[in-house]
Amino acid sequence: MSFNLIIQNISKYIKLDEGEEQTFIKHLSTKIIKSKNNLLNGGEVCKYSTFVIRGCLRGFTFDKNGNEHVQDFAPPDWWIADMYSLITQKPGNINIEALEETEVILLSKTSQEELYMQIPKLERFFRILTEKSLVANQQRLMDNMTLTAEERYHIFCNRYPTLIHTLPQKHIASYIGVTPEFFSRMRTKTLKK
Amino acid sequence: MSFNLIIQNISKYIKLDEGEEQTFIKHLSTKIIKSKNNLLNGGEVCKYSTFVIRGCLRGFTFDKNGNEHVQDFAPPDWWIADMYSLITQKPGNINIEALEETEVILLSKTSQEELYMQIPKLERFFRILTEKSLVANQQRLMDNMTLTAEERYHIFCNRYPTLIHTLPQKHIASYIGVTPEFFSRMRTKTLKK
DNA sequence: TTTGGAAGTTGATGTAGGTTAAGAAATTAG
DNA sequence: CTAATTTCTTAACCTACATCAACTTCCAAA
Repeated sequence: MSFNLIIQNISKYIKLDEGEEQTFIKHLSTKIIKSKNNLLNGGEVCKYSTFVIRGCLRGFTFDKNGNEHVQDFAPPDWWIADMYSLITQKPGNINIEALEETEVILLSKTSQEELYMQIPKLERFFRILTEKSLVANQQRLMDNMTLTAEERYHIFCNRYPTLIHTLPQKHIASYIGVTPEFFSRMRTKTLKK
Repeated sequence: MSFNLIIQNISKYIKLDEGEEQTFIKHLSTKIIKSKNNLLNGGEVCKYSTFVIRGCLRGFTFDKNGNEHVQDFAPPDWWIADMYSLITQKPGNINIEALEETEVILLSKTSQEELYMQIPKLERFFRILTEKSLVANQQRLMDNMTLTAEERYHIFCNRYPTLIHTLPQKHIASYIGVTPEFFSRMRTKTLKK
């Protein structure tokens, strides 16, 4: 059944009994996004927490010069959303795009809040998920302020070993915060070692 | 009573009844940190969520050259912790220092987890707090990647109008991610306008 | 199978911000 | 009140990375 992965994901932090699993699953829907299509566009209100079961998504913004900046990647078993927009229900500026054909599970904000009432353990789950996200983000921010692009690339390679080979270089460059040109030069230099 | 501020802070997102308030308060303790003393040192395990009621704290790390980098400021009515260390209960690398004599309320990790069981609403409170923190951090990361130091300073001034005048410049410089020297130059330039 | 557009490479040149150093101003300690 | 220390300023020089441009490689659509 296609909800196996999400149940497994949740069971990392909380245990749902059979009935709770069923209640939870009733709130889910699935969707397939074709390669290069967007699940969310900047300017829209983000209505779903999204969980990837196949493929890969990319969350990014445009700066005032029209350049893209990758906020996060979501391979299978990852959650993604425009958190600002999801929380405030105001228009956000994150675009979420499929890097290949991608299958996701959608949990609407209203469902999520109903579930917090029906199954308080789920509120615990999302609290923990958000805490982990925050820690990772704080670390990334500090890395950006203290490390060189090369060191950041090294960390990226260790953290996402599978993604390195499937992602276009320009997206990795954007994630670590450099231009594709500089990233290319950097790589040829490190490869020589 | 000295717990007024924290009760008020919590009531922004959840409502505690009289009994719950009492239960909550039983888990709290207060502490005064003298100016320039540390509430937490890098290398230690962070055991408390800290809430500031008077004074101001600063969370920062050292990079490999021994330079400090400010992660956050905590004026009155703010929460602060080394989230990585608090969650994992492993040694962290955040230092938390008092910028002036500062009075705080401490909520130990074990108390916090007990309270999640006794008063589930508190788990909601901290979920929401963490979500807000995450959104602010994501925004700051994007700002660092897309804006100039001058633009980031401008944002800082709008977001923390009170802090600008009380904080030493070098700490603001560090927060927005530049050296004190560059920050000084930047300011004299913008003042001329 | 061809072809047109996207992705990656490479080189020349530009710039935001870093580094070092030395003096001036402001705090703090005694 | 003074000395000592920290913070801030200013200036000369330096570097990591950006920008622009031309070229090559790759791949997806017709």
